[in-house]
Amino acid sequence: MKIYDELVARGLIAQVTDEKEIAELVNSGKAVFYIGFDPTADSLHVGHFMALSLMKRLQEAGNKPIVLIGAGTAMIGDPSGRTDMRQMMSVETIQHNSECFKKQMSRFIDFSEGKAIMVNNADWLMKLNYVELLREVGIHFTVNRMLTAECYKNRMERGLSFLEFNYMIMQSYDFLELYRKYGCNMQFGGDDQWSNMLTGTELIHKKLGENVYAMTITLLLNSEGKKMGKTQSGAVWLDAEKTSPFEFYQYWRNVADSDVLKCIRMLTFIPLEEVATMEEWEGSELNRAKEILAFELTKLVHGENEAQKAQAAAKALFVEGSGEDENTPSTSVTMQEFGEGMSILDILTLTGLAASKSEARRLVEQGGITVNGEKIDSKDAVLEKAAFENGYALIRKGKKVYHKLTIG
RNA sequence: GGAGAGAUGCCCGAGUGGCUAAAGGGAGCGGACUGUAAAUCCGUUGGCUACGCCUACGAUGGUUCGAAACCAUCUCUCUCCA
Repeated sequence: MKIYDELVARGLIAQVTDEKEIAELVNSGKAVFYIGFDPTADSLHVGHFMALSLMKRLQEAGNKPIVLIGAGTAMIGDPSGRTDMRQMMSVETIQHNSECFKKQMSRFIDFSEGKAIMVNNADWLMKLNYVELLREVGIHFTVNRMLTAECYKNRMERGLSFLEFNYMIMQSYDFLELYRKYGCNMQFGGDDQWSNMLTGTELIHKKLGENVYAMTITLLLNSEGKKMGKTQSGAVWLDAEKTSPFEFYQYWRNVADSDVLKCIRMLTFIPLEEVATMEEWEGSELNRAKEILAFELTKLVHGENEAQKAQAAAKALFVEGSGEDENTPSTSVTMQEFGEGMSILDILTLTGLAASKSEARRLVEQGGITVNGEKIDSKDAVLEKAAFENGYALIRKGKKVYHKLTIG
């Protein structure tokens, strides 16, 4: 199967400017394409991962990727798909985030011997002269057309600052710049980037009379239509410090039945023939697919070793029910602190399992706390030294959260 | 610059003098069911040295026995006009 067909089969392609041309360029390994990443946080997330995977797939097919770090565009802030304005970021933050991005990216993309290049649009955007830019680029944009762009639609009601309005122009300029410098003939990005990418191709066409192309990646939505890769507490990060490999694994292990196969197709590199056999699975059989998804992704992001550990930890918790594992979070108290015994409420707040004593009390009252497999049924319960026979006491909150307490 | 509207708990949103730690919904948390899923059902959701106390309805000050609510000033947001 040719690479382009594979991308289609995996459901990765959302919109293209010229399918025939793009398919041909990509299949023959002649594409020089870029994807921009604005350093808006100190770690990449799942959305970035999809873009990087796409890069990897195309790179393996012989195409040349350009990673664009958007330190310059981050100074402005992309209004696409947002209902409110982004908070302005300081130059220092952007700098720091850019470094974090760079570090994480080398894990996915091979930058050796000209196989891929990384550039930073701050290098040219920051030097721009306002009047010159207006005359060179601004002349090719009509405000009427810009205002009809999809990405501004939901901002027309709440207000769109002039600062953000210019984001599109900056991104288009990037494309032009990369075309001139590196012969970049294609831009890929998230589907919310479509308008910004289109205007880039138009700018190049108007300015230089050359045809370049744009293609967007399908947004990963779950069956309820919500963006995946988000939890209540925020994004699922690729940085192990921000989202531990275990949490990362668990996130994918717990996707809804209706989303597993889609995720496998879109996010992993498992051959489509193999995926086809999984499509037969139904009901609880899908748990196997979820395990595969979780394992594969954790492996891609954190490495095989971490993936093994995460899987082992999950099995220990849910299959064997022991809950004990070397990766279980733990807290240690000193002999003095512990004294003759410690109340369960103090332990819960100390370990962070409960944010306050009131919450701890509630948890106990509702039967959500277990110590060493025994349910705590009184909020006055006190843990004594006998509970530490194995060297630690294993506290469980709810069904899935475990914590070890040691004295020492 | 002119006219008007608004700011309530994690979010949305009711409340216009005491019955309000503040309706309802969403989200979260715990429980039941289960497949570490979804759906559903039940409970719960400011804190504490806890039948009481403290802190809270943008900020500050005031009126009152008593304020989220009334008044004044301030800050911010939005809408319309220029």
